[in-house]
Amino acid sequence: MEANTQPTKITNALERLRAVKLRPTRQRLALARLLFEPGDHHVTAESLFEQAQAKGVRVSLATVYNTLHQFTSAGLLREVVVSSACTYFDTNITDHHHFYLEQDGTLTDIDGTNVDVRGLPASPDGTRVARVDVIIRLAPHN
Amino acid sequence: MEANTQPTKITNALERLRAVKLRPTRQRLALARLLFEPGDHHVTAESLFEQAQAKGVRVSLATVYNTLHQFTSAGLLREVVVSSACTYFDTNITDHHHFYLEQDGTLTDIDGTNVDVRGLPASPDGTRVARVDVIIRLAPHN
DNA sequence: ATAGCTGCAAATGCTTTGCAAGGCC
DNA sequence: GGCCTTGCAAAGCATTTGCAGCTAT
Repeated sequence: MEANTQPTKITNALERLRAVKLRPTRQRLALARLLFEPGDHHVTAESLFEQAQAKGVRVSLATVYNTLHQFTSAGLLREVVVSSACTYFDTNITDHHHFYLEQDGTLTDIDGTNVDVRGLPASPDGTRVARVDVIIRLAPHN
Repeated sequence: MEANTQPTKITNALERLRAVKLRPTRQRLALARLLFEPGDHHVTAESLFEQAQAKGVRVSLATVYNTLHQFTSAGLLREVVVSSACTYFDTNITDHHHFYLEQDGTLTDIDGTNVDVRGLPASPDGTRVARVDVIIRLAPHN
């Protein structure tokens, strides 16, 4: 889950925001801390909103949505599409895949360095591969 | 609500419905024809509804939604989750993957027989792999 | 000062549901 | 006839947006 070849790992929420030129407002800073300080994890707008409330951070749900998308556009987060029910965001932006336990909507990262997808045809004309998503959908054992 | 594993390919809409014990109503038959007669393709509730209207089939959007889900539960269709914007259904229920052109929301099948995903870790305890979805997200150019 | 943010509430868009009327066996 | 289906409209949900007021620089 950790790459030792990272040039400048930015752990500080403030620096992250500056690095992507987003004004470090109180709300963004608080959300950035909730997102990036605990290490890799997955959130939904709702779950992050609840986390914020639990920590006494005053922020509206609309701002959480907007912030998640701004962070995603800025490359700080990655959107994971696994369910039409709601949108997940992943603080792990390295090349990796996911286990998805449909039962309870739980996501688990699968490091991408050892995963190899073979036998794919070439991309259609006029297109290039933007990303390869592998989702292992899990069900309870037998 | 149990998937049927059909040994012989059923092309007739009526037989398909009977095979999965869904009462062959006018609406279901019409939708089944639109879905299964043209060969493998992808639809959304909206697109199928429009197709039905274009062919003069009287059916409500609610029934299209319900029917798509009934067909999916019955194993006649497969749901493809690629975008949180809307739900796609695939008439190809064999093992395969997808190209997804985000630009215009177009899905293209990738036959699964030649595709091999290697290096995946074992499923977490208490779970089994229900399905492996590979989605190649395409962007324009190159 | 001012461009950019935030909060609220209303709006949106896809999807589901309740219930009365209609259709299949 | 009885039960399953359908249609419509209303409800539901996650998400987005308009806009007045606030804030970082």
